Amino acid sequence: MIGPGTQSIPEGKMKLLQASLRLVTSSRSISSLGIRELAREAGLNPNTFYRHFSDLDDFGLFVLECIASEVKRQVRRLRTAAATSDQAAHDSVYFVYEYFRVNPAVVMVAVRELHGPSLVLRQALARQLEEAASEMADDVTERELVPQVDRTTVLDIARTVVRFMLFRGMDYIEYPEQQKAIQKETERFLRRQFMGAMAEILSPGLDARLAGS
Amino acid sequence: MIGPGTQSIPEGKMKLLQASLRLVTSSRSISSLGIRELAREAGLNPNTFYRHFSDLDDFGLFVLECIASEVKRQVRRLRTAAATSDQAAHDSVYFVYEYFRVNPAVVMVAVRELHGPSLVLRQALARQLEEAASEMADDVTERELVPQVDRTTVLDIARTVVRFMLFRGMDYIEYPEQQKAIQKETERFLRRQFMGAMAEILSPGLDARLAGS
DNA sequence: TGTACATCAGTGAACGCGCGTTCACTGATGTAC
DNA sequence: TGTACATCAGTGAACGCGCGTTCACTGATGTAC
Repeated sequence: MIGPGTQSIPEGKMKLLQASLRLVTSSRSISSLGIRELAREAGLNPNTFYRHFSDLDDFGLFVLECIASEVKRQVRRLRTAAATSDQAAHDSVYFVYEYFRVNPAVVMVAVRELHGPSLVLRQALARQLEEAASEMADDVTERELVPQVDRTTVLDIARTVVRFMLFRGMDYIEYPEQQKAIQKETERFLRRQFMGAMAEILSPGLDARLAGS
Repeated sequence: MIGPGTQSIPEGKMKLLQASLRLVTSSRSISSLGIRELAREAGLNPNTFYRHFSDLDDFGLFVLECIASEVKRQVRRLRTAAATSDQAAHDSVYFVYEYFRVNPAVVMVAVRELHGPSLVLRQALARQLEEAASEMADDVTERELVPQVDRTTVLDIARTVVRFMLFRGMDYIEYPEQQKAIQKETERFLRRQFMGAMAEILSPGLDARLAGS
């Protein structure tokens, strides 16, 4: 269940959070929700909203924070004991997408808000994605999955991968019949990025061939 | 100027189209515009909207169509005479991003609507992106820029590249100081995808090294 | 332990406003005879 | 060439409704003395 960490929060605040996740799942962005709509979905008086938040941006930041802490908690559980980087890629991709499938609201909120109308929320989300990419890069570096590639390049690739999976995650949720295909595509994508980066280092000769000479 | 092709269209309809592009540029999605808001921006009576469109989805489809035809017209002009695929990548990336910079509304509409609340518009946009990817794949194949890689893989990569550039296009517009960096990043991304694909074919040995053995 | 008071999370009624949509109308342009 | 009529693209006024927000109130919980 998504929600803030340790401190106990009022019932109404919790209800508003959950109501927003339900509404966002059925195709809306947080910034486009109405306060009355939200309260209605939560079964509360519209006024209760103002007991906890000053406006929708304020509320949106709260939702993002809750989601981010949830995702981090889950990712800490990932740490697969993969023998090869191919295996690690396969496992991680599967894990993340399955998490998305079970918690569709997470993906929806992120995708919708990342380029949504609210500047504040866009920036908050950009920060969280950067953090996610950084953690992925740490993981790859620490486990020496692609030892030849330097940290900067790994981070560069991680950023791209995070975005890639976020957007493909939408399709993963929306078109269940494509799930296997999206997993495979993502693995290929990952492999190509890292192999491409290695190729840059190891075999400059490929360059000439790529140039079509 | 963006607008439909040959047939002449009523003044009011044109004004509504242009008004929507202005509004979308300042951070809204078409689906979230109001009919009165649109008419106001266009300097028209709210009622005029109904003379041309039945509802916002209808209007959105019109806007998408206009934009798509505009983009196609521009892309036909691209056809660079590049000596190498590296050069072709560099030129194309530059051309597309510069086009985005001059016509920010194109990117805004696409990015916002691709995961927006309207199913109809999402599907229309998905179709247009698929078409763009297909044309890019044709271009790469015909000019034999990466002759070793088969058509399916090229299309696979093209799809990813189209999306990548679309989203980075937003940042390209929003953060002018990052333009050079985004161009370079995109070129690296492109190269890595194609080099990765070639590496899969040419040097299966890389695989073992990637596995970290 | 009791009492007085403050704070907190909730309700319900009311406000003014902007929205989508409809109706009746206007003037310009195209067209049949 | 005129004339009658239809269509088209626009206007303006009016409707009812849901919205965000505010005010005054309530009951439960925490806290100082």
